[in-house]
Amino acid sequence: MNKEIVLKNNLKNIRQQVGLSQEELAGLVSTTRQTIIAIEKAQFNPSTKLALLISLVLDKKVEEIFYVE
Amino acid sequence: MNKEIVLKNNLKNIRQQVGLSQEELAGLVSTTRQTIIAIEKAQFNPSTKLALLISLVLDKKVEEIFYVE
DNA sequence: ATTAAATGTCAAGTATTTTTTACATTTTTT
DNA sequence: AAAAAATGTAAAAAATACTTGACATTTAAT
Repeated sequence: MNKEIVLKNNLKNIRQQVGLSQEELAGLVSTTRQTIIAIEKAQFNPSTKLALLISLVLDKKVEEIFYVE
Repeated sequence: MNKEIVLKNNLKNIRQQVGLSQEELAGLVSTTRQTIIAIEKAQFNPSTKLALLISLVLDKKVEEIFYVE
């Protein structure tokens, strides 16, 4: 896939605004804390399913959390 | 990840409404026709980056194309 | 009816995400 | 200050996305 375009996100900010810990969020979307950390930290490109679940839990549009640059 | 929740999509319909072939869409998002076919056919869980690019090209929200059930 | 374009299938290999485990550091609570 | 909770780092294995190539079938165009 296009290597020049990088996926970024505002997950850390939004998660904290909502008042969830990484572990709580991980639990709510049935993934691990590691995966949440990887998304927040690294320029990591999670699956669409995971992005959708996160957006549902945080009550945001996918585009409000994830964007390409 | 949660195996009970499956990612589905309306890509085939939306792509045809917009009037793009699989190959054209693939080119526009810098992927291969195989990947487009896999998304349309199989219950395939593409990356968030790819989902976002597709949604940009088709001028739809990610949620209009992809959803979980 | 023939040709061309679009779609579908298969398989193998590569790249990346996700899980699991374990420990270190920082921040918050008491 | 001590304990508890939250966050960070690392690394290996497992699972899955993505690529490449080649061919079959269906649909649209001439």
